[in-house]
Amino acid sequence: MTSVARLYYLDGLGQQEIAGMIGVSRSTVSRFLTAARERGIVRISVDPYDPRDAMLERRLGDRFKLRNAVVIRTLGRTAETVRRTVGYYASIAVAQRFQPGQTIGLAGGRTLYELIHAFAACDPPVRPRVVQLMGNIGPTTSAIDATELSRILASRLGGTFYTLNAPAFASDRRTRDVFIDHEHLRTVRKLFGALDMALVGIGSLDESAFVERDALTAADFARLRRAGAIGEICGRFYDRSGRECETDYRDRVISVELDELRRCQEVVGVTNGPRRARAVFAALKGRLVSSLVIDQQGAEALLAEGMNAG
Amino acid sequence: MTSVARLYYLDGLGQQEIAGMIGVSRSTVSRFLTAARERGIVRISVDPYDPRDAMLERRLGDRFKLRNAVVIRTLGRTAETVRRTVGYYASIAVAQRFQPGQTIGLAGGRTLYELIHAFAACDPPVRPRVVQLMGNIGPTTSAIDATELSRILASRLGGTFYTLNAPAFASDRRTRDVFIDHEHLRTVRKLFGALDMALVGIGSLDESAFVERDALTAADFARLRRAGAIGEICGRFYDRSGRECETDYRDRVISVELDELRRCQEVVGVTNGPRRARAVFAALKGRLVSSLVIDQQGAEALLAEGMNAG
DNA sequence: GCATCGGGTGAGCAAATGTCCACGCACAAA
DNA sequence: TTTGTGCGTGGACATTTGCTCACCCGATGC
Repeated sequence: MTSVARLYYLDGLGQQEIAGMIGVSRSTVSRFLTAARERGIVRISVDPYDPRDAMLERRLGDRFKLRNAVVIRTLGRTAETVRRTVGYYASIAVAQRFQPGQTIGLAGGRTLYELIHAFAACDPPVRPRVVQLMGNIGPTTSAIDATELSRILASRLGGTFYTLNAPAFASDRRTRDVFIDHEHLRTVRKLFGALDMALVGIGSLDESAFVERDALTAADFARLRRAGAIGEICGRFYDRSGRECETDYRDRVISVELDELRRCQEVVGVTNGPRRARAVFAALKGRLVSSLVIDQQGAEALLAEGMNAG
Repeated sequence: MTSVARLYYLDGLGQQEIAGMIGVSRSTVSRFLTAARERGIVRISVDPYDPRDAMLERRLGDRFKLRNAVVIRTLGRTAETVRRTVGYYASIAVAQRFQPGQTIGLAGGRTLYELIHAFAACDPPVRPRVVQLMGNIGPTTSAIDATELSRILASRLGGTFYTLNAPAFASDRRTRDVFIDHEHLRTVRKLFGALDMALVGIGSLDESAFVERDALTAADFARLRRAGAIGEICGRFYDRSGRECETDYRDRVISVELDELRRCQEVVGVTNGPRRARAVFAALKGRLVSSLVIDQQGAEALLAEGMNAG
């Protein structure tokens, strides 16, 4: 077996050639190689690479009094590739903070999608209660909706999934109340007050999944802007101080309340990209999130924002 | 680049996934990985494995007063796989003994075929004179004929190829003489006396490439057997003491003479398999070869033969 | 003696991989 | 500005590789 491994990895022969040399099928050679790697006969080492920028993490943590800051170095240039990289590496950092039996709230969003999908099945499983923090944005469930993400997270970690059987917005306040009074939702909303940790995305008004999916009417949008909205968490819009904007829209949302998040001991804001710096800054100012997962460029932009805004 | 290498080798991601994470094509990722291996960012180590059996080499060397003994451990069970393995590993040992500008004689045979084909192009090239030691067995040149092997060896080592433009046997002595008197052959035959090294196969009467390719008539075969032939080198048959068998056949062969081999300072016999033990033993006894390349089982059988024959 | 079970093996397939080629871009020279 | 040169990149192809399935062989139990 050692011989096979050397022929393959050091001499650069193909599996076919090796199979011919020792008189077995190529399949068997492939199996030998797998076994050799598992048994440590073959050792592959790569120069160390730290995907996290410790210095930026310290600066962010100090500047914004964060419980925990995770800054991921990114190689990609497009938003898509940055999200992937952040999700991949951040999942490791986030997974480390999970404790067995915790109640974890989870929102939706593209970056969270990447993060959740990068989770490997834990061993031993953490078995958390995973609570969906906001309703579905559209009638067609998308892979980045809180429902899907919560379901997957619970499944990966061997936990229980508490779904919020409702749309993210109702047409008016009355309808909203009917929804949230339903027994199912009451049960789940009770958990909103008992979260050990929450993972939420941070959206800006400019590039929001809500806008992209036509969840907001033009009128809603204009009103929110007039009310000073610059950021969004769990479908709730807030202004530059992190205060929720007072429009009628506020009473139609079905999701965790921002005050509930404020009371949660660890709310992890997951975001990326320099263009969301103002939204993130406001969320931090309003103590909406207590920890941050962000990409390098986003972190730099956020610190710059902090300089400008004092 | 380090990041890419870690994702691939340690995290086990596919090249496609990595490409998606950093926003380049899969081709580029493949190139990164190649570069990372070349630059030593990725290091692959495998437990040491010595394909040569040093103990058997020492025993063979002592018992038969060999200049050099190479015993290759083999995993395969069939003759074919044993030849491949012996050829592959022995090529390294043989290559180490080449000196620049040497004159090297080369016979044909299946094991030599594997050995020659395992040679990598040397750097710097040894540039030897490669002399074909025997004519072609059949009218159709086979890949294992001395012609082909010599041509390839010369090409790999950047040397000159001296071909023996003749069949391995003539129909009678007169014809043979006509052949070997040709100017081409005289030139090459002169080199037979000036060999620095010769690589020859050792065949047995039972399993000889000559018999398999119908080069010998049944009558020839019977006469040789009566004359005590048990082994063959370069188309010349010898008895249990390593003396060339005296049949008319002897005068029809076109190849290096056994006495010419005896005068060469290093004749490497390349063989494999336990069934040729008697032939090899006789060759050693008659000092036809001074070094040996053999597989482990063959070596053990040879030592056992030595016990029996004293 | 015969049937059944488990470990190991090879054929075949789908996916992953390496490599060639052509294109585009940047930089230098005319 | 245009032309030429060279590097880096992505697309496409052929090959290589991992994996599933069915099979065979030996061992065990009835």
